Amino acid sequence: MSNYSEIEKKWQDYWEENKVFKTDIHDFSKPKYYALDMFPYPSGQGLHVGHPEGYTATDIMARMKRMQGYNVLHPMGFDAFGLPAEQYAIKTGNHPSTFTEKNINTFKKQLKMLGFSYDWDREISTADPKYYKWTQWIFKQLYLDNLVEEVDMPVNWCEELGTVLSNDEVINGKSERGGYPVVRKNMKQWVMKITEYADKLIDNLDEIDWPSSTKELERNWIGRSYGAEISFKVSGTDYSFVVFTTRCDTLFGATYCVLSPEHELVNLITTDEYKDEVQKYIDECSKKSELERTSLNKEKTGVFTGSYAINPVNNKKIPIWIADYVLATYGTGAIMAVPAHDDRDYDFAKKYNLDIIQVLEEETGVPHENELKKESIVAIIYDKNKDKYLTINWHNKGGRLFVGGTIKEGESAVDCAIREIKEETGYTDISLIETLPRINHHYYAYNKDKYFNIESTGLFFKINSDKREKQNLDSDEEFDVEWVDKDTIEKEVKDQLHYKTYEYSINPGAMCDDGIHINSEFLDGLDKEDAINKMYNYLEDNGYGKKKVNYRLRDWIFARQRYWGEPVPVVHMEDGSIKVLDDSDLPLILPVMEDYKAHGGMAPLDNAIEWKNVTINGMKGIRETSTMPGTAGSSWYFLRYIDPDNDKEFANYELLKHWMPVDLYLGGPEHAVGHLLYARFWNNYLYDKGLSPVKEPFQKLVHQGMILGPNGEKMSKSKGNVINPDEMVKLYGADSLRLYEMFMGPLSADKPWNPNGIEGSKKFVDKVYRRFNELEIVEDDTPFIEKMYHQTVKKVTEDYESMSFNTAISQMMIFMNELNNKNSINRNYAEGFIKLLNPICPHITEEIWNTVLGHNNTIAYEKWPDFDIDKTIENEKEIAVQVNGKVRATIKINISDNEDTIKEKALKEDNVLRHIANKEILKIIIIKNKIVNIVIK
RNA sequence: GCCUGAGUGGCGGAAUUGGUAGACGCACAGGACUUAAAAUCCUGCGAGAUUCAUACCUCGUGCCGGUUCAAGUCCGGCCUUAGGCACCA
Repeated sequence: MSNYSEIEKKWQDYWEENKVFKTDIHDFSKPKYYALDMFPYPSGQGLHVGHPEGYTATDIMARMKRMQGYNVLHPMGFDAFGLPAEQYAIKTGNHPSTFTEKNINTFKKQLKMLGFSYDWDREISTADPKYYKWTQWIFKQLYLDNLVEEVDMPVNWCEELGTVLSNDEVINGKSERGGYPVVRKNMKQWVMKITEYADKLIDNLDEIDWPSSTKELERNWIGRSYGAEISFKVSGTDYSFVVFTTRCDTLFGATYCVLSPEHELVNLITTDEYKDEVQKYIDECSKKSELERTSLNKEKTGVFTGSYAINPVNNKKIPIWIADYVLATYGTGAIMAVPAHDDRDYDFAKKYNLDIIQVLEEETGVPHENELKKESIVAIIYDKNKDKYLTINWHNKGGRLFVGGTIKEGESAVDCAIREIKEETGYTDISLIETLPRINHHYYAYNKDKYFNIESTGLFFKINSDKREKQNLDSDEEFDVEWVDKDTIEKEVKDQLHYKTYEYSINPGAMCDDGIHINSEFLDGLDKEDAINKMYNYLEDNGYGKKKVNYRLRDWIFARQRYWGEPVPVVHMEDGSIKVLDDSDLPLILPVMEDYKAHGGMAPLDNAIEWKNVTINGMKGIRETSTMPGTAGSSWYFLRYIDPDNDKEFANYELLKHWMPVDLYLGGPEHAVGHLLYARFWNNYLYDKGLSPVKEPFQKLVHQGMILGPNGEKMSKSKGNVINPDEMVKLYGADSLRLYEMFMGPLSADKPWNPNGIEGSKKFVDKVYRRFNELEIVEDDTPFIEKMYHQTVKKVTEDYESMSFNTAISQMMIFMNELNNKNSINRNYAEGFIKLLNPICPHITEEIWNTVLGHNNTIAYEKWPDFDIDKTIENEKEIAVQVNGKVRATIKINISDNEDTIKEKALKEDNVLRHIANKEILKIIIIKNKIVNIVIK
């Protein structure tokens, strides 16, 4: 069989002419199954080889469910608005719809060529006025419910594309499409308040069957964080500002505040002395693009305003700075800085020499009753030239430590350290690099038989010269002073306190871990969680602040300065009011134009003079000329498939109630924070309005992986590793392509294309077709492959159900291998097998069903084969016999064998006997039907 | 830096949830059929040692350690890689 083009054409025509896959949407008598693919953007390139992967997977599920007696909804459509069609229009002067229609036709032809069982009567195009009428209608509802607003705001403006982009369309400060630079710019924009649904969008994730990685991605993207808003008064003024923090427990450690450069208070509180410097800084920041502010701006910058804030818990005056590491768009645009416990604040404080106050310390060792308290130091002394550290080796009397000691009364930590270093090691020419975070340490001193709890301050010194004085040691101090390298320290310093101090010294920075509060009055002694809760209450009781939840998610900018999108159905009236179109005026149709190009930062529709100028009730007005973003139409299309021709409402509620949610939604993982989030938002909104019957539209979501080129790299024209599906179908047939793409590996993994692999898949298809034509179909029950058949039905059914198509195919190959050298098969098994294969290879199975098995109807609705679990069980089994966990023999057992029989069989094996000879048998472990393990000594 | 995955023969990948690692396929090698080729069928195929050849033995699922009679699978610590986020307070 060289190819299957005739057979495939024959059945594709049959399905189409007989409308085999048309769904009777009103038939509620059977259970429903809604299998949905993410609809494609009909690009000029046509289908690529990645499309059929996901589409085949859903098609398999749809076909199996039909045979299992479900009423299946399996539609397809096109996400037809988009940039390439617009660029085509600009270039040729033709309406983008001609280009789009042409592409849609190509896609449809290709999809039909692959044999997908779509109900084409439900086809949708988002660019069809019959469809976008309802996109506009939903927009209108959102507008009326105040979830869409026109606001003046900083947006991502892309000069090259001449339009505003949403956050998910900007990647590293460049446009997703084309990679052009994106800058911040203030513009009047339509904004959809997705943030109002942030909680629902996070919380509902618990209820749906999605990949955990995708859920996590959405959670992170929404970025909910719990914290507090705290109000700070500006010293000597009536002004105050509010900061957001997730760590209100560290308020006693706040040593300065930072306002974002755009903060409204900046101009009001900056003192005359600092005006020039502040203004200069603000100007610099505003000139920076998003790109410069993020990726190029690792080094923190900022300026002092000259003003001070009052810390509400202790009335301390702390300086107010402005810095662009504080974002205007998150929280309140102002922070309290706690450099001891926040990395960013730490960097900034170090750079500008601001105070650092530790309010949390780590606890090491195990607490004990009746501990004696004392204050002490651990000194790390570093020799830069030799890259070595000064240690004291107590050998078996305490191991390797750094210099340590107890602080005497009236002595500072640094003085103590200098004294101890001199006494214990004799070195005197040292200088302090850094004071390290304090540690709370519990230990037991053997020589004194006492438990201690010490407050230890770490001090990091460098040595300047070898100048050394005589050590001053007590009689019991017997140790060696040794310079050692990092490796030795990591291996030999076991004491937790000393090792932790060392870690602080090599890795200076903020202490962000949990610990015990210090220097924090009423929080002292509490851990992080308790301290946060206590502080919440304190703030609220005293009116200093309140609990607050913040989100990283930004509102959805819902306008593009483009032509080829849904017109926004509003008119800006002469008197400044905004008028939404009446339902009877929908759809608002895109006008045909002579010039599709945008001019001077305006939207293309600004050129449609006649279209945009309107008079409503005697008042003049101008239509909104920006259009909706590409993700608008795809945010509700799954609802429209259920009732695609309804011109009274977007979809009938009773139908939605029966058919929603989507039982299986399949598409690429790249849509996690774009399409999927927007679609969930709209559907949740429609649910709240009582217009959609379910909160979450997609009950189960599965991502297909990417198909890579034969070289393991992403397919691209420039790399010349693109595989064309048309060519594959021409060479091997649609069934072989479908089979191969499912056999390549797990559906959601990225997999390289192997040209030999599809040949192998075709060989299997050939084999099935050839063998079924050769084999005699026996009408009576000849059970010679009974076990294999039932095992195959079980495995394939279960693997399809879990979408493990590669292993299902493997089992069908095993079944076919079993038929090698056989010349007959009984009818039940033959028909059962063909049904199992049908979802993957629908064409040749229809053909075999018809010509070999002699049926006149389609196989598509035949009953899915059953298996008998008793007939899948092997009576005889080969199991391994291990001696001390190593396989030494295999024995044949009968599943009815009892343990004694199995033991007896195992101990008869020569090789087993050889390994246990002259050894004592400790025990024999027998796991029924699995393994025997003989443990010897 | 943070959050997810992933790491198994020459290659794509299996492994019933702790129980014979490498199913199935590809590639490769040998054989049968054929005048020959293709197609098909049969056999072998992780590495190493040993042997005329078997049998048998050792090692082996990214690395190091642990738990267990038994670890690809569980625990701790790393490394590499893909994707996402990235001053989010």
